Amino acid sequence: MEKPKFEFDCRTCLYRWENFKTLTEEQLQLLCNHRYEASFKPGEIIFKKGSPTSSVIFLVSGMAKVFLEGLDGKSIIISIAKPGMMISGPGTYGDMRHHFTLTSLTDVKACFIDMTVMKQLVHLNSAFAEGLISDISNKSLLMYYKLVGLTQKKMPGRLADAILYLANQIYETDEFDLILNRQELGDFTNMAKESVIRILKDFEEDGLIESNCSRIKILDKPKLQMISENG
Amino acid sequence: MEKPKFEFDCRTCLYRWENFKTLTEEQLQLLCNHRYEASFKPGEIIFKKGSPTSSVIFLVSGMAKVFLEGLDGKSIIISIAKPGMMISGPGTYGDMRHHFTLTSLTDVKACFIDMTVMKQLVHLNSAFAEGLISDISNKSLLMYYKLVGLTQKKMPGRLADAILYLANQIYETDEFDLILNRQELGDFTNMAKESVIRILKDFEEDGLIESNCSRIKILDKPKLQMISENG
DNA sequence: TTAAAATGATGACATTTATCATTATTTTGA
DNA sequence: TCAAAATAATGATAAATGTCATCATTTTAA
Repeated sequence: MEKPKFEFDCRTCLYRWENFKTLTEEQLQLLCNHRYEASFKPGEIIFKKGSPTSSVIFLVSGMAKVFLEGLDGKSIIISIAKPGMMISGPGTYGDMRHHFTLTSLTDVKACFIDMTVMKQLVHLNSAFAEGLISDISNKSLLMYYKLVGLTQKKMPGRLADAILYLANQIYETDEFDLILNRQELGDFTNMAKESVIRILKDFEEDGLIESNCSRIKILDKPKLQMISENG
Repeated sequence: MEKPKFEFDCRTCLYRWENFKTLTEEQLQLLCNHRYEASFKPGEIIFKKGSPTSSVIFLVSGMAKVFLEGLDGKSIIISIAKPGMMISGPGTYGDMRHHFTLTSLTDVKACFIDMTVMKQLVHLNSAFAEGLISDISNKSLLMYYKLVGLTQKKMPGRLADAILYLANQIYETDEFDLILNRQELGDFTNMAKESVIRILKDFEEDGLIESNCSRIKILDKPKLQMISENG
């Protein structure tokens, strides 16, 4: 009986990131020899803005929030991380410092891959390098659209965006138990928690959603999309 | 007498981007064989959001504004481009479309380098690839800080940021003839042009700057920095 | 199970900032 | 050089949104 080259977790975890498929068996082995796992309880800091980065991170299971720590203790949630995404800040190829904080929202199992290995793979495999550039570019692109949304849309448009993002990108269903509280929803949409509550109520009264506390159900997606587009 | 390998413009223009210094003579030659130049008058579109990207751009001379076209015809100026910076959107390694527009602010001479050559260089030279990743990462980092500034600072803080950016990064002097008009200053700071005018006047009354029309002179930089930091 | 803590909800009010109308100034081009 | 166009300046007003105080509900942990 042949011994499997990699343990179960490694394969499933890593292979969810498309770009690892460009690697040869040997290169994948190199990667697996330099990976570490850690577990986190909800609300724990996985890495903190300002701390040194020496690895990129993949979630094996669970969800986390990626957020900028802004002025006066206010936060801006950039995105919700779930398994299969590479989480690496712009500091990874710059000043080697984290520029945002990653905090678990649920129980999280995370896989850390040493940056020196990532850089080695960039040298060894140009398809991998190109995939990495592509990944970073796409994240940058999302930031552009986030910037437009947060600065130019009014509150209902921003909140509609958030709900659609959660339904389409994160939960992949139109009814879900929200892991973000109202404050965090505010951090994601750049509004006060009170405003989140008020507009969520408006949406409910207009028959766009059904919401009681953490449960949200989208009732009229086309209308929600219209609000998102018209700001 | 030996014939120089590259014409004057190529060397000076390209070498201003640090990352081209990683190339061998042969690789630089390859690059120079696939570059094109074009001239633009003030206000002309160099490339437009939505159009296909097949090259990255370097300004040989002049300045241009990089801006997102947002909702209702409103713009967000991301940065001012000047010689030595690579201008390539996140679409270059993604959907091959531009996601922002580049417009000349002065007479501009621009140098276009074919993307296929850039990708070839990524394959041939891993130091170049790493430099490219680093460049893209740094731009992404600027976007993070732009997002925090535009969403969390109040108008005086945002305008102070803009003036300091222009003085430190663009003009590299504390007295300069602004090439942006009030509307564009508003597009850069996410405020209405009337608000720009009012706060600029406040700054002048408080002795922070001297400003008549396009000329701006910073009188009290530390105070301006304080306003920038405190939002 | 129950008290404490956290989160959610609501209304009154204040602040920030945009919009609109109008006038002044500067720039541009015949 | 001068009229037209573009840009800048100003004031009044309105809209969007945050803040604060308070109370209700839900969750947590002893």
